[in-house]
Amino acid sequence: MIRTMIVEVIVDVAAYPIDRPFDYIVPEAFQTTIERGIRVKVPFGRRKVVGYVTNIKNESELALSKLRPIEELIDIEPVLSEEQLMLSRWLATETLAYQIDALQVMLPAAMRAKYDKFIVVQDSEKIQDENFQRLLAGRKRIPLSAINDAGLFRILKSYVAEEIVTVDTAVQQQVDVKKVRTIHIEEKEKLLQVKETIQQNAIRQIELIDWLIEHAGQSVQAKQIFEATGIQSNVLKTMIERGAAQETYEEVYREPTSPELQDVPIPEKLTDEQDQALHPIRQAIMDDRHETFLLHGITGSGKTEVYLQAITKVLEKGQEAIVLVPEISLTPQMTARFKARFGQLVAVLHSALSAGEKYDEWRKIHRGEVKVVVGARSAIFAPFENIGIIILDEEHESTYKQEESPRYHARDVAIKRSEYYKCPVLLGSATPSLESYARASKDVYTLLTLKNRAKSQQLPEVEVVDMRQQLKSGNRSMFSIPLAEAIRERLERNEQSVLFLNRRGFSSFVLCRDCGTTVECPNCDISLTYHRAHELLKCHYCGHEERVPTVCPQCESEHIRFFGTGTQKVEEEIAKIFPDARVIRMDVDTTRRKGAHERLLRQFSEGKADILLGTQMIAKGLDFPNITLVGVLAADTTLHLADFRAAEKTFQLMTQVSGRAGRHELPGEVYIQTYSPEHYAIELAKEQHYEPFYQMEMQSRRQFGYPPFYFFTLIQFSHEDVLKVSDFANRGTTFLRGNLSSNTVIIGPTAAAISRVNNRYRYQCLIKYKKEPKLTETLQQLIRMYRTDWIKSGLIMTVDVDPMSIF
DNA sequence: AGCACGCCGACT
DNA sequence: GTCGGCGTGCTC
Repeated sequence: MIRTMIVEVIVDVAAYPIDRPFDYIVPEAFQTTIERGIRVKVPFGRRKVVGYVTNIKNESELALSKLRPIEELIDIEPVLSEEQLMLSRWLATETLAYQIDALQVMLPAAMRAKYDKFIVVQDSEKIQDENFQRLLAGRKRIPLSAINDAGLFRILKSYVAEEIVTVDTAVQQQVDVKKVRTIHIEEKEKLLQVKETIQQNAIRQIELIDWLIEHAGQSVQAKQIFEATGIQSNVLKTMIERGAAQETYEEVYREPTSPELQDVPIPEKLTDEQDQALHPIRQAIMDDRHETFLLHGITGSGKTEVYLQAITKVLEKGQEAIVLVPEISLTPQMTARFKARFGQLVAVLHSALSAGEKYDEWRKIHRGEVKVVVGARSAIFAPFENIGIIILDEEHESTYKQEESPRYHARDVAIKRSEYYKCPVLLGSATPSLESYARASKDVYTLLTLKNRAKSQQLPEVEVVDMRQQLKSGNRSMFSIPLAEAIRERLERNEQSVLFLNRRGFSSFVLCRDCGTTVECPNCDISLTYHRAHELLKCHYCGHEERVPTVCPQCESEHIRFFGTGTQKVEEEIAKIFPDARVIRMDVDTTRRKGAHERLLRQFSEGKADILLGTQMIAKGLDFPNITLVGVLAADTTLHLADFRAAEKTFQLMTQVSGRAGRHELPGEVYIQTYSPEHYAIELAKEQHYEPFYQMEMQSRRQFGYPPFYFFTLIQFSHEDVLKVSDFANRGTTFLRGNLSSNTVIIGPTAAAISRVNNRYRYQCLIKYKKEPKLTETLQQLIRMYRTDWIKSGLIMTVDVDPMSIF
């Protein structure tokens, strides 16, 4: 029976009026194959685009004559499951993103379509222009870009007008399945027959047939034959033509080479505490019950082992597990441990993988060839269909929030997915985010606690050094006397030290000592950062670069010099004080290259350096037995940021960093240098006293009406024209004031902390609320005004629900 | 977002 | 008189 079959398709066009399903007719040929979650190629206006089938039905609100047919199925099987389709709808609503963005974020980047334009000659007899003819060289279809390059655009246009030539958009997959040429060798008998037909003087052919006879009946890669025999491809070709073998192209996975750090001994006996924490998690797994656990375990308390054993349980049940880590390349030791435990069942989604490699890992997951995924934020969308547990390690990390559309938090997605699969979520941290701990306190989450280090090592001895005292007693170096002394001791004892410099303090800027001018970015409202390696000043916001000035651009004084402390400068100072110390520096400059991170860490673990000097990136995951000293050079730099999470971040960082020392037999020592030693974030981090810190910080959050007492939504406006941006910010804020409930606090519009970036002026407006039922609806209206009207005048507006910072 | 249609200024 | 500027409107 023939029936009209209609599908709803979300097309790959991110624009406001397009952000809804479009109906298409399914040609009969596709009717048995088409499913929800399949990608299709459809005509859209005058072009062809990729779309996602989100629904199948047999009638449309539109007249049938208005519908156009689907042109092609891109997939045979759905690339998105029913659950993922639902998840994408939820994601789009929650984060106020386009549905297409919410769909695409679930797939590897390589699956995003690329569009190429071609010109197609309809009537080659009518092409009169010689240059055009020469370019075509008899072809009927060439890339449009070739026309542009040859400067024949005008002629093309006239041909298009006369319909001699048409323009065609082609949808392209960025990467294909990698295929390897495989040779299936015939049986010996057949090969001997073939050998008879070879002429005596065809030495190469005889050589090859003899090799093939030795490997009769096998299937080998062509590459292996070439390597083993040294013969050329054409000889093999002849042999195939003579019937000695058959060739096929077989699908293979690209083998990403993962860093092999030292193996971690397999099963570990749990401590009583770990066992107690594991118990309720296992119970939830066995009961098929959704429950969110917050595992609060001090550094070195063995959270990872709890994860591993929970996953073991999940695998026994025949289910799958997702493990999120903040930044995969920073935790090679952790991933190595998962690989050691679960071997081939683990897929690791590195940020360093190529697009093709990521695609291959995605396919392994999709096909069910692996059962455990370890990866950063986007791995939360891993295409499993029977999830048994989702784990977020270091759940407080801000990298779990995506800073572009869709602006989702992996924790929220984890909970949403686990509700669907009726499985537990495990949030682990030594320093939980206030939000999560508050939820645990209110029994929204189940709190599990590990108070002791797993190998019952002592927590490191932490000393807070008051740098004001150092300054008073005449020490103007960036190393306090106690820290310098401690480093000296380690060098003598052949133990290792880690020196940590907060990222924000990493910038060093240029200041004129006569007039006080700092050299600022011409496009942004921020000082330029000095980069020693290329003797350049760079802007970290827009990428502007310039030469270091020799005189002050304001007063032409020569007394212009660098201020602030960068890793490079620290490295130089170490070289001065400890000329024999071997230093490995890890920062954005030294780890830019692929694999550099792992290489530097390996060198350090092999004892090829005495001091590891680095930024933020060395704060987590480092676990080497010989580290007995950790130094924080300037703890204040994160503390005084104009951010409501500044204290929380500082506490977390200090605790994380301290946790790097003395994790094994040797006891550890930590020095925290600061100008504000009395600050509770620093005082309490010293003893890893999370609970008192939580209480103090909650008090201050309540007082100022910050999260978790209030929810935030941040609206940012930017425009080249300072007057226009303030005007739109005003209009937007007024609209919100008029439409949100009276209990909701709306702050702004105010100029952003960095009031200009890339020559665009920035304003913002902050919405604070406890309960705001009209929020989504009101924001949608605001976005509609922006996208249908304001956007035309060059305004950029972004809406961030639950922002990580309110800069 | 693209892409085409359509209505007014500076050039062959 | 035409080329081309970008305002407006639509895409199943």
